[in-house]
Amino acid sequence: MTRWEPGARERLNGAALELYARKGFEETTVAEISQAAGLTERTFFRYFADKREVLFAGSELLEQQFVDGAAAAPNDATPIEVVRSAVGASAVFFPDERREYSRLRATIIDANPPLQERELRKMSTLAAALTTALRARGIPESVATLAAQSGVTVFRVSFAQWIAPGSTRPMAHIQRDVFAELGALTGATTAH
Amino acid sequence: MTRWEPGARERLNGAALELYARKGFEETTVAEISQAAGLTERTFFRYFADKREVLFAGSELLEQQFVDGAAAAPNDATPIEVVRSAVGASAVFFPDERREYSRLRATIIDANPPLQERELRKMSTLAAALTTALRARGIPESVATLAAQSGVTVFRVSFAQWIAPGSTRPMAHIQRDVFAELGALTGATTAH
DNA sequence: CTATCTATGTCAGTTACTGACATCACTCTA
DNA sequence: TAGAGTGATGTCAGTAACTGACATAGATAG
Repeated sequence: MTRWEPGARERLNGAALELYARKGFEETTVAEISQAAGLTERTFFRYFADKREVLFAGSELLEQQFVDGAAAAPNDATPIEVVRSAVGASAVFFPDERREYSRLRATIIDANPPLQERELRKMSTLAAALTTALRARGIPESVATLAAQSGVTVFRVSFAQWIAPGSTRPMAHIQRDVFAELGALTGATTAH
Repeated sequence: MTRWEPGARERLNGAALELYARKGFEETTVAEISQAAGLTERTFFRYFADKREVLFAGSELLEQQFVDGAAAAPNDATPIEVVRSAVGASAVFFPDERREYSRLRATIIDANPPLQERELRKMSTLAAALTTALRARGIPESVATLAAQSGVTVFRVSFAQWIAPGSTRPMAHIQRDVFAELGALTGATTAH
């Protein structure tokens, strides 16, 4: 009824998630999402750059958390230690309450290549931000890239385990184990 | 003139590359590409699933090379050794003659987020294939994923160095060095 | 020479996305 | 309290990516 009903963005977000889950991503039209939210197509595109972005809003916060976590590492930290600090900081975004929502979202994304592409891009952006943070500490380009990319990989593997069916362990614990596996991979001796 | 002129796919590929480079990806229309190749829009979409795919055809070959390389590793090879073998096998696809072409292609991709997304997806597919190959050797899921992902990262970092301005070193040499950096990252002691 | 097969063309339609402009509700100020 | 902003939304028209259905031209087989 009223124009001006607050929370337009949230309504669009909710309607999109519900429809993507129920009818599928491709089968859902932006017009449908907008209508379900009591808005027009044009308004949808004012809030979200495209049909995919509605599932990825808020990723800047995760990126900021990564960067802050990297900055929190001591000055004499090795590259991998900085990365560990960055990834570890992100764990606060994944409390147990969020697990179910994350599972639903992941189900939708896993079923749609276009959404996977967007997710990969977000991860790539994350890696780039972390690379920049590492470079600012004087770490050379290729090492910074490798370290940052490895960090994002640990993040992704950990996330996958966190939302795995039946999983109940907290994100921080999982991340610790995955970092250990990474170390073992190249035959590291530093147990930490 | 003649319908039936051979090499339709190649003409479309060439026309697309030329136009993307000259006018930009977004500014180029599929109709323009098709016309430049002496074909129709509909035919373009018969050869390529979408406007981006024209730049990524042939990536299955790279994937196959990775898988074959992994298979070529000795039975008692460690995960990282298998990965090294897989990545190393891909070097044959990047002889010096191909460097200029790769540079041009990379320039186009780097300037267009949609193309970056597609590239990331291809790399992701590559990683998945490598993960499967590792799992087939009895390597557990998370280790396989970490190793494969690390391998793809090494591949990407190496490729970036290979096409860097002024770079003339062969791909195989670069990959060797980048693998060494990866090892140093986590404080490995096994020098190769 | 006809039948068939395959690559291409034609056409109509859907939908994501954009720019330009109108309008509505709310706010501030004289 | 009327009237001038101001910001969020609506309306409308348009472009271009992509798809399905069907027509057609050229090659090939029998």
